[in-house]
Amino acid sequence: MYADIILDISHEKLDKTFQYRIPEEIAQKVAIGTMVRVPFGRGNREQAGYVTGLSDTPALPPEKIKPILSVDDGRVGPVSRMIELAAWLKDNYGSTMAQALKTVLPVKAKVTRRVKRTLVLACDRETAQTALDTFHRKHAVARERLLSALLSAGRLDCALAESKLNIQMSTMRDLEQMGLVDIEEQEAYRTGISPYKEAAGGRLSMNADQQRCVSAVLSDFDAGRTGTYLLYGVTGSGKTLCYLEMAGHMARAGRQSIVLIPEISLTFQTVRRFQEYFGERVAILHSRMSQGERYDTYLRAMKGEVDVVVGPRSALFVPLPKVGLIVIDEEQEESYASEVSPRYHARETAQHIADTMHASLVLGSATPSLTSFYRAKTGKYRLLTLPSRATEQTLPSVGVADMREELRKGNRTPLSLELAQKIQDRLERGEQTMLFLNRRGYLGHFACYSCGKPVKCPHCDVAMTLHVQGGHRWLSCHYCGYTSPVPRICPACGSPHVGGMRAGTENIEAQVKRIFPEARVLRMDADTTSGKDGHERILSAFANHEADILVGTQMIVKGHDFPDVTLVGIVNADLSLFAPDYRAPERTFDLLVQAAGRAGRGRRPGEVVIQTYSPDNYTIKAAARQDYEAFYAQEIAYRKLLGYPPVKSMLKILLSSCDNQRLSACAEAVGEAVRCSIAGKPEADCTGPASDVIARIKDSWRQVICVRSPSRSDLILVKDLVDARLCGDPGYDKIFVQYQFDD
DNA sequence: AGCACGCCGACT
DNA sequence: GTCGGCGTGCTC
Repeated sequence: MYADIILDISHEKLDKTFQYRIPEEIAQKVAIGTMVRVPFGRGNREQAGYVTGLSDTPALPPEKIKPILSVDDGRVGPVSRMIELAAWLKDNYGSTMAQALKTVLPVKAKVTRRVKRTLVLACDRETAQTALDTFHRKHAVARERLLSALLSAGRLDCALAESKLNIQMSTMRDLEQMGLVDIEEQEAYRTGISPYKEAAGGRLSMNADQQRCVSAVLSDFDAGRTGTYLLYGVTGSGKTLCYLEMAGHMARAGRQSIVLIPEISLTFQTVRRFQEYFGERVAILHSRMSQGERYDTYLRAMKGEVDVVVGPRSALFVPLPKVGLIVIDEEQEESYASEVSPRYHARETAQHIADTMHASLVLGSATPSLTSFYRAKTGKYRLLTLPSRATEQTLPSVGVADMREELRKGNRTPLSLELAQKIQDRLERGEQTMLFLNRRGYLGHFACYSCGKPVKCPHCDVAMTLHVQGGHRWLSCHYCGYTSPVPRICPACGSPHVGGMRAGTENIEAQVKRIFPEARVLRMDADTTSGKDGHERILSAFANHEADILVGTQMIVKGHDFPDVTLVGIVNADLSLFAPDYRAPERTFDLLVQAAGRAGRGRRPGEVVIQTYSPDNYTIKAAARQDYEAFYAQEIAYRKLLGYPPVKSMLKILLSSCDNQRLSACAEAVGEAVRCSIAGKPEADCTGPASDVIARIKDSWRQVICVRSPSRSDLILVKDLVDARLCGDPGYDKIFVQYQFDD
């Protein structure tokens, strides 16, 4: 048997695995994650490492493979846990072990040297003096220089000797070999994590609802029962306070907490509250952190200096010794799903960690994902509700503007008369307006201007997308590959006003400026925020009232409070509602509620106008009433009917290649293999291969195969089967595969 | 990272 | 011949 081992050295060039032979007598103790000692390099230096994989075939000439020396079978440390977690990610989401390890151990990159070495004399002065004379006679100037410096100073920093005395590391090793000096090694941690001020600690004052929810979780935990809880609470009901109290309780019990938040830069308020409560025992993780800072956080966590970690989904991989609680705030957020391989979901990964660590998992949201609410309803999660607002803030009033009506009235601007009138009011009163345009779903969106309906695939019931290539135009479904010619008239109402919807933020900005020449307009989208802190610049300019109207994509609706905003306009809700994805209504509902939440954060009540061509759609209607449960009831019925998650699990197999012909052949073969494997299961089905929504990215063609089954483990089997199929065939070597699981 | 090896130049 | 200084390349 052989083991793949990653060495416990921080350097890019060693950031890969090495194969070692497992001696029979320790084979029992070797598993993925085990810490071992191995000989490494020419001198067979003894080096610590971790087992990341096992195999029974040598990957290179067996005579080059050295044996493992011994197993460190002490208690399982946090790093072992992380390597086991990497293996879990690999098995459950489909990726290489290397990718999984990179996800879990991002510190294995360039890190400044952390070993401090000091030279000390290892012999008496006479021996040293004799040696010095010999060196002088033999004209060994480097050795002479080093030894005489050491004789006068007593001890010498190696780094100093290297730079000031111009002595090579090999010269020092030579003297060590001769028994003249000793080299003492010592870990040198970077200090200087600036501690936040004193921890406030102590008791928090909670209202009755908050107390009920917190004690439900904590009394279970204290009784040795851990579980998963959905904390369903309207905006402003004080979920963060609950998290603080729970994490505080865990800290007192000697357990650590992980708190995931969607976009750290935009939820500064949350971070601040944790810092105020936990002082320097909270670690904050964010995407703009340097390698060094990240590394320090990991070290602090491993040494038990941290009670709470706050950060994005990657905070799950901080090697805490004894996790007791994981919180996922705004659990419906898309940023909890990784978009690169392994495409893990923070919710499931947190569940796995919680299960293995005997920790509790708390999911918080005002508009839970359909998956989580479904699980709460079916008893898999325990539902905890915060029904009322902790602060006195009135809900904004929401109006729906029927854009079909506007067209009939001859209004061809993107703003309805109602919205335009309200903007005019705000301008006169010196208040601010946000115009929100969801550009996601813009690409290829094709619909009727009269009735608002997109053309849907007759097989999958998702909107078909418009493709334009070489003067040809056609509609296509990217789930099943069904194509149809572009209709001249709307198949639903017969109107000739059908076409691709064209509306970008730039266009809206121009139109708004034309309608309100006196208004100061700011635009925020991917183009205007390209700079280092483009986000912050625009948002703070708007917060400082340097503009009257802010036009932007979804990045303006998350987080940030603007007290002077009393009007929010959603320019075209249909763009996301009819995006070519079965989750489009769910996302739209969430976005509309969040966007509405931006209005009236101050004392003045807010107003919201949702513009749509489909005012009768249940998503729009429920969003206008801010009625989550009504939306849930409708949407889950629809998912049940069509067998979409969370009722069934779904696996998307994404194949890509520069060679389109080979790709097609491969996709057909994979589709065939998948269909074969699910043949005996009537509950399971497979669609595709079909072109992805974006059929080609950077000259790489993309095809998708969708598999659905009530059993998640069956889908993992399908994944393994496809992996085996692709890996064995040399004809498929230029084909890349990615897996994406939707619960 | 850590270490060995090989090459060139300087000096004995 | 011997040693120092420096660049290169490999580690299962």
